Amino acid sequence: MHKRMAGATLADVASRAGVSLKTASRVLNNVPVAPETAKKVRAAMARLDYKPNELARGLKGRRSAAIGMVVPNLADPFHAAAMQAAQEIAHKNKYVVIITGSGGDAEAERSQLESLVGRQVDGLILAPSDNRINTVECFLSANIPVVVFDRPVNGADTDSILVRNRDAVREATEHLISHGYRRILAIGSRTNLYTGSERVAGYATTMARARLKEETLLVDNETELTTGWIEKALESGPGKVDAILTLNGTTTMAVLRILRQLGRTVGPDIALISFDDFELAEVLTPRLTVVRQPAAELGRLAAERLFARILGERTTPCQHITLQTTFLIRESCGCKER
Amino acid sequence: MHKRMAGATLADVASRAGVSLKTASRVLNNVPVAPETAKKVRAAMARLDYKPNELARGLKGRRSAAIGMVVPNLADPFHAAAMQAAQEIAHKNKYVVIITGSGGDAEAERSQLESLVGRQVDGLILAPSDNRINTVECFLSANIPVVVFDRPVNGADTDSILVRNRDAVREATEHLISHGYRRILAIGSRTNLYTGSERVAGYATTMARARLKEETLLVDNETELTTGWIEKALESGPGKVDAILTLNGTTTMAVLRILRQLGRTVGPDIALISFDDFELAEVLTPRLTVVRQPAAELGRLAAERLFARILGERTTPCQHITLQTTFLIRESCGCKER
DNA sequence: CTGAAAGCGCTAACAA
DNA sequence: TTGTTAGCGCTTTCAG
Repeated sequence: MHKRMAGATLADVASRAGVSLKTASRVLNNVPVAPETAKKVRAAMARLDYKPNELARGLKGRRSAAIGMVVPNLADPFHAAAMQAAQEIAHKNKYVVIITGSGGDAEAERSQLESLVGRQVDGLILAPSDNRINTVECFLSANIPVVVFDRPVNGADTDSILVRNRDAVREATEHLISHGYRRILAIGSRTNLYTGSERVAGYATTMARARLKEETLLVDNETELTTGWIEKALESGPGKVDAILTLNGTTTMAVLRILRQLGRTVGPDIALISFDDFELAEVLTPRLTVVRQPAAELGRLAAERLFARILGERTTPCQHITLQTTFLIRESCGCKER
Repeated sequence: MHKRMAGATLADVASRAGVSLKTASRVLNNVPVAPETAKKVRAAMARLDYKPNELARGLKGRRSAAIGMVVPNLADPFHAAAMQAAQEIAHKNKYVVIITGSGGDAEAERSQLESLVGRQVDGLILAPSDNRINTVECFLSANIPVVVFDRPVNGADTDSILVRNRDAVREATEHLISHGYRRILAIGSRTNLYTGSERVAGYATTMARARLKEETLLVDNETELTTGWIEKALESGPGKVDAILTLNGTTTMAVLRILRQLGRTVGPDIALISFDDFELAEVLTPRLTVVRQPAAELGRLAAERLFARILGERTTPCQHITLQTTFLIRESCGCKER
């Protein structure tokens, strides 16, 4: 492999400034030093275009000034927003973020986490694909702080930042019921272990309390949401389905597309509420009523919590923060245009 | 700061296996070794739950098995898709990716790039916020491979993966003209230096060739796209504006929202073509005609190019790949529903 | 307040 | 094939 150009080292700086290595190191780390000396050292650094080698620093100091962030899919707007927010906090703390997308695969996730431990990351923000503890075990046993968001990890005592999935869906379901809809179909994916089951639970209990029959269409993978399936679900049983509650953004997309293919019109024809908001949601006709998750807020809080731990607070009991969602009533639920 | 649990080192493994450090190192690096010895070493590794310290490896080998990726905004769907794709390639090569969002700020970008050099990244994928060469100088002078995508860096000889912005906009403009529209307003942001100017150029030359008056509304920042501005632009001059061409995704969002506020209906009232596609674009009424960029493909190719360089091919002349966009004719341009 | 020396965990010359 | 000996660039005892 090609040999990389050398780049000045701290030793170069020291000799250039006529001081010892240690003194140069002090200056680099803002440790008190005679002002005169400091100036000389800084001058030398500038002249040599010195850039500290973070790898070497980390090796000795057993810290890498990097955190890991693992999410199922970088391209998903929810995770992307969380990443952007977390990254900003990290940057403020002079940390970088190593990001990996697990693709929702528990095995991939595990191997990525191990690789991050090997890179000596100082902390981890994780949106778990797998809710079993053994995925984060390598972090816990290495005593590296972990904050999970979106979903918890069973039995792992880590900080967590979640949203009130169940309450949010309850509210949406009640809203639909209050409009007089009786056959309300919930569509989602069961692969999202925790979030999926919480949302389904919110729907189911609300329907039960209203003595309405619960009808759910849960798929393992969004690609299973085909026109045929949806059509069959809509046509089935006595009477017709009044309303649909989609349990996550991807499902909303799929349902919207399929409904259009089927020639059904959201609004007059069938009501719809989506878990997850989109930028275009209020440009659709009718404007989409949604449950909005505070994605950026989740990322921000997760990062803040993590840095609180990294920067000293190692032993405090774990915090479990649950954020409110926002129920944005627009039109697709049956409410009329303002 | 809390002292982290030790974690087995290669030396531990070696003594546990009764071999020398170097032999253990050989096994770790898959260098030929007596099968018998290898087995013992591997057993020791497993027993001690050994995880190589990548920092130490990198320090010696002047490679970090990490690449940097810098984009303006992680939350932007275009960049998010590129990241996801690039990350997959990196992962295949057993590399991790350190991601930073520059926020479109040239100064932030510069400091982030320097920090990446200090972390000894083995390569960089960059969607430049700043088209001046000095942003990537620190990489070039350190002889670290760089691939830019979406926008080039002036005067820097790096591999680049771009799209045919100009041709794409020309095609869209011609399409609008062929529908008989005469007053076609182009809206975009001038801050996206290269992409912005290419797209405007594609529009302008096409309009000129058709002997039509070019009208552009270019803002520095999307927040400037207020209802008032758009309204004024639409009302101005003799006759009315027939069609709008939005020059990037953010602008499309803003324009769509504003149009709705103004009570104007895309389609019958005014035609619209968007540069950049959205998932919901074909659920809108009318379905949005768009220029789609191959975002994931850009990320994938950028990463592949980068690894080609990292893994040996250091001196080949730079490649400049330009990808085609896809013109998706739906309805908002005036074409009628199938 | 400063300097010399000893590593961090690993790889890479060289020997053996 | 294997082991020995140096470092990579930095931080950090421990003296001066």
